[in-house]
Order: sequence, then C-alpha cells, then structure tokens
Amino acid sequence: MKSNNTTNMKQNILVAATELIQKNGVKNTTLADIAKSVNISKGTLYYHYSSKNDLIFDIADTHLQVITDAILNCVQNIESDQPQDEIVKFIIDKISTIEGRGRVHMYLICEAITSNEPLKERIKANYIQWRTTLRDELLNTFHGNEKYAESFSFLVISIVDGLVIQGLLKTEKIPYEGIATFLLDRVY
Amino acid sequence: MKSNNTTNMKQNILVAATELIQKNGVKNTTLADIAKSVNISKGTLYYHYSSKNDLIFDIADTHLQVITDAILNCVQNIESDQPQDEIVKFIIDKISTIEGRGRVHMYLICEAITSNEPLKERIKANYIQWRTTLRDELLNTFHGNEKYAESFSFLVISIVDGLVIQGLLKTEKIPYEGIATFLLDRVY
Amino acid sequence: MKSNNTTNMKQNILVAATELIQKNGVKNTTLADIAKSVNISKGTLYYHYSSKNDLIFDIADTHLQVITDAILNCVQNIESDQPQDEIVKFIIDKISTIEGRGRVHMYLICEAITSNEPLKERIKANYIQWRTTLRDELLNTFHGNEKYAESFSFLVISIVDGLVIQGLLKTEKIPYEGIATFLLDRVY
Amino acid sequence: MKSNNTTNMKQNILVAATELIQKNGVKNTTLADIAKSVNISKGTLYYHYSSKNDLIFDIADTHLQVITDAILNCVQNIESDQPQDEIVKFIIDKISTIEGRGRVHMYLICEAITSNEPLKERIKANYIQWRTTLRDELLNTFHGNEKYAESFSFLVISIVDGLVIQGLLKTEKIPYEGIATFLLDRVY
DNA sequence: GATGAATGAGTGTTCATTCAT
DNA sequence: TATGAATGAACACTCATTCAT
Repeated sequence: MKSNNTTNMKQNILVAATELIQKNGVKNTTLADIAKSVNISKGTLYYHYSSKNDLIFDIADTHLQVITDAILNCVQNIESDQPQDEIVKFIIDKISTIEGRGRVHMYLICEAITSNEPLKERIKANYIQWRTTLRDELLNTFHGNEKYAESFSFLVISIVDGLVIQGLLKTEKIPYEGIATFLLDRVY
Repeated sequence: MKSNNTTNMKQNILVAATELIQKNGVKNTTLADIAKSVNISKGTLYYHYSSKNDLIFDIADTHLQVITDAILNCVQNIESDQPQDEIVKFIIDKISTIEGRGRVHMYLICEAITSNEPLKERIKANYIQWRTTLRDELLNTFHGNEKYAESFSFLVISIVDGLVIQGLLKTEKIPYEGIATFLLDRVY
Repeated sequence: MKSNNTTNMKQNILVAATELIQKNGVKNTTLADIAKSVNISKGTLYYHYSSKNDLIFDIADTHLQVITDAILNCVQNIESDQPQDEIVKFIIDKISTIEGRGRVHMYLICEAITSNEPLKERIKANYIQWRTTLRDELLNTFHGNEKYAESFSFLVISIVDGLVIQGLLKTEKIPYEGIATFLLDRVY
Repeated sequence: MKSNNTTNMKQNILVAATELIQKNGVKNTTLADIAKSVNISKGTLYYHYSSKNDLIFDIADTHLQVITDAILNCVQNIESDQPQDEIVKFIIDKISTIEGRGRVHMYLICEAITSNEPLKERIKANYIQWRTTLRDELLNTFHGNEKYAESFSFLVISIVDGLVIQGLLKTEKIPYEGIATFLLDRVY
C-alpha cells in the first residue's frame, strides 16, 4: 500500500494539471507549468507520470468517470420517481458546471480529435456507453418506442455538448430554464 | 489595387491552410507545412500574412461567412415555403458535411477558447448573429411564442454543434433521419 | 544550385561535428556542442540537418568514402607494380592516421552496434565491399588460391581494426614496420 | 567481513548489469534498468555501488580477469604440448564467444575511449600484460627471434579484436577455420 | 515580390545522483 | 540494509518569426 505522501503528491499533480488545462487547454499547458504549479521539479513529475499522455489519460479517466457517475445517478432517479424532470435537471446541472468540467471536457475532445488517437478511443467508448445508458432508460419514458428512444438519446448528448460550447464562447446568457421547459412541453 | 497574382497566391495559401487545419487542427499545422503545400517559402507566406494568427483570422472569417450564408439561405427558404422541413434539412445538410466544415469549425473553436481571445470574439459574434436570425424566423413558426422561439433557436445551434462532435469522435452511426423525424413530430 | 554560403555552412557543421566526435565520441557530442563550435544556433543546425542521425549519417558516409577511396587506390597500385609492399604500406598508412580517422571509425562502430541499426547496415555494407575488393586483388597475389585470398582478406581487415583499437588505447608504441616485415616475410 | 547476503546481492547486480551491457552497451544501460532487472530499488543499487562508474569498473575488472585467465591457460597449454595449434585454437575459441564476451569487450572499449579515462587505463594495462605474456611464450615458438615474437604478439591481439568487430557488425560469415589454417601454414 | 538562412525560447523526456526514513 | 521520492542539468527536437538580399 502506498504511503499517503505519494498518493497525495500524485493527487496534487492531477488536481493542478486539471486546473491548468481547464484554464489553458491541453496544448497550452506544459509540464513545466504543471511542475511549477505544484512546486516540484519536472523530474518529480515524471516520477509519478511516465509521460504527458499518461497524465492526460489520468485526467481524462477521472473526468469521464465523473460524468458517467452523474448519468448513472440521474438514470437511477428517473427509474424511482418523477421521470421527465430528471433528465432535464441533469442537463441543466451538467451545463451549470460549464466553467469547470465543461472546459475540461471540450479541451480533452480537442486534444482527442487533433492528435491523440488513444484518448479519442477512450472518450468515444464513454460517449457510446452514456448514450446507450440513456436510451435504455428512455425506452420506458417513450413506452417502448425504440426509434424515439434512440433519437432522443442522441439529441440529449448533443444538446449538452452544444450548450457547453456556447457556454465556453460566452455567446449570450443561455436560458436553461426556458430550454428545459420547452423540451418537457414537447416531449411529454 | 493588388495584382491578380497576389490575390491568387493569398487565396492559394488560404485554401491550402484550411485543408491542412481540417486534417490536423490548428496547433498541429505549422507554417512550414502550409508553405510546403503551396510550394512557396516561409518568407513568401509572411509576405502575404503577417503572422500565423493573421492567417487563422482569414480562415475563420471565410469559414464563418460560409455558415452565415448557409443559414441566411435556409431562412429565406423557410419564409417562402415549407417551413418545418427546411430547418431540419439544414441541420442534416450541415452535419453531413462533418468531415469538412465540421472539423474546421471545431478546430477553430478549440483554438479560440484555448489561446486566441480575438478569434473567440469573432466566433462569438457570429454565433449570436446566427441564433438571433434563427429566432426571428422561428417566431413565425411558433406563431409569435417568443419563449419557444428563443429556446428552440438555442437548441438548434446546440444540436448541430453536438452532433458535429459526435461525428468527429465517430462514436456511432448517427441516425440523422430518425433525429429529424423526431424533431418534426415533436415540434409541430 | 545552392549558394556558396549554404554549402559552406553545411560543410562547416560537418567538419566541426566530425572533430568533436573524434574527440568525444558520438554519444558525448551534443548538438549544442556542435552548434556552439560553429557559432550558430541549434535552430540553424536543424535547418541544415534534419536530425542528429542525419548528421551522423553524413559524417559516416564521408568517412566511409575516404576509406573506400584509399582501398581502391591501394588496389590499383598493387595491380600496376610491386604487389606485396603496397598492401602493407596501406595498412601502415591507415594506422598512422589513427589519431584522426581511426577514432572516428571506432566511434561510429560503437554507435552502430549499440544503438543505430541503419548506421550499422551502412558500415556493414562497406566492410563487405572492402573485403571483397581486397580478396579479388589478393587472388592474383596468391596465384588463384581462393581459400588463401579469402582468409587473408579477412585477416587484413581485422588487423587494421585491431591495431586501431590498440592505437586508441595507446597501449604501447606499436612496431608497424616490424609487423609489416613479418607479414611480408610470411606471406611471400 | 561482509554477510553472504550482501556478497550475493552485489554479485547479482554485477551479473545483471553485465548482461544488460552485453545487450545494449554501456551508454544505453541505465541504473534503473539494472535495478529493475535485479528486482531492487535504485537506492539499494547505490548502497552496493557508489556510482555507475564504480559498477562499470567492477564489470570491467571481472571481464578483463576472464580474458587474462584464458590467455594464461592457453599459454600454459602451449608450453606443455602442441604449440602452434593452441594459439590458433585460442583465437577461434575467443571469437566463437563473440556474442557474449566480445560484445562486452567492445562496449567497454567504446566507453573507455570516449568518456572514461580511468577505465581506459585499466584496459590498457591489461592489453599490455596480455601481449607481453603472449610474446614471452612466442619467443619459444620462434626459437628466440625477438622481432618475430614481438610482431606476432601484436598481430594476434589485433586479429582477435578485429574479428570481434566484424562479428558484431555481422558483416559476413567469418571462415574461422580457413583463417586458422592460413595462419598455421604461414607461421610454421 | 520572393526567398533561403538564421534564430532562440520553448517542448517533452531522460537519468545519474541524493537523502530522509 | 533498503527504499521510494525527489532533483536538476541535459538532451534532441520544434516552430513562429525575422531579415538581408
């Protein structure tokens, strides 16, 4: 079992790196920046992570797990009680954290599609899992209409990502409540 | 007035750079790559564009104009005849070009939010313009219901961006037709 | 056709790098050392050579060509007049330049066998060529005795390399004349 | 007096390090590699050897002793019975182990002449000892002809090293038997 | 207009070495 | 004895940018 010191240091690096990437993106975050931010040498950074990619993977895995947990939690709530509101609440909760997770999410996607095939595969696998989880749940909501469940699951994922982009661009104040109401009115 | 040669050369650079960025992203496209692809020297490239940013701006402006034109054209069609189908057709057309414009679009957004504030401002301005144009048109579709028009305009933009991301990640075969039908069924 | 300036600079780099490698070996010669020695930046070095390996190859090719020329020249002399003396003179000439070519030769071999497979292939091809050239010539000297020609060609190459090593180690003053006389006495 | 554990561990390190150097050369063998191969930490490695150089010295001393023993053994055999065959057998035995000792031998020489003056001195001293031992024995073989004994002793050492190089470069299948026969025919 | 040559501040990465526990 | 953690000086290599001609 590892000592607390080691675990802490690796955790410190992970947190600091995530923060820097959240601020500047993957390409604009150098290992020197990260090391400086944790007050360690680059050598120490390499003691804990064998490469920049290794670190990015850890950040990505942690990030993707957070989203997966959120979706699973959301779906469980849907099963137990008020169905329709929960999906929308999920969307809104998701997007209200734009300034944190949202940025990381988009930066990881940028990195994945431009120059990191393995990362892309990881993210892709998660997207598929998220969507099918959603679809399975929506099957109940749509009383077994498979086509609707399929289509709406794609739509939900898209809407979240799309709103994240608009959030990052800070285009306009996004009327989350209105959008939620609109969706609920239409869907049910 | 500039000579045709100069105009052509600048155009050549623009086209080649756009192609390379479409393939590799902004950060992974070097000026050396671009110069080589146009068969000119880096010096010549600098004669036409004073910096990499200058070139990126030109690419972005051209790209944003293409989308703006597409939206205006779409809206005009909506006004004249069958309203509902056109919006959806627009979405589908937009997304079916994912492998081209879509990539450029996402790469420019990545660049904008990570390290190019002026670029971000340009894109942001376009997003606002696109959405308000859509909203104004949707006002007719929704018989003056402003809240619906507002919400749906945000949704349309989001859905397009979101589906572009899924397309770039090549997650799963996206059922564009099903999604379109779903939206039409629900909206009207 | 390239300008003299460019040719000169590349030549300067080649010469300086060869000198440094002659002094310190391949692994202990850094690109920073080379750049400093030519009074240029590392960037300029990379403008002329795309990698350290590229530079090493150029050094190796130049070096191997010098030896090949020497052997061919030696063989031509053998054909025309006094056979036996020339081979031995060649050996002695070869070894008397130990402090220059010899060092480079051994350092390139070290690099080749430890961490540079392509370089090893180049050197290997040259060794084969050198030996077969020698063997073909020795066929006359040994009046058609193929086995002797074959064996002695291997021996000549070995002796040169072996004496180079002893020269580099500066073990003892090597009695080149005595060795030459011994070989001549025995062979003829 | 050191415990057996300590002696064993130091021996384990020595053997593992020698194997790694035989495979990859001195410069390409890191202390981390060695520690990992013995299943100890780098810290423990430093407990037994105060530096990489210290370890290299131990490897070299062991290696040089093996060769010295082989030569002494060879010379003893020469004294007792068939003189001429033994020298040649020695050469051939020596070279047939090219893939093992030969590699280590050459890698140590590379290290010695590029960046390790003290190592060079050790190897140099051994070479001198080896040659004089050979020469003294050859004095009998050549019936007191000092010049021949001197020259041939240099030659024998050279031939071995030279053939090792060709073996490492894997230039061509070396006709050891033919070379041996050639030497015997000529010398006696 | 056009170019080849030069630059230098960064990049991620490596590795022998140190040291508190 | 033994070790995990930390270090920092190198290292090969990249790239937007400059400039004399």
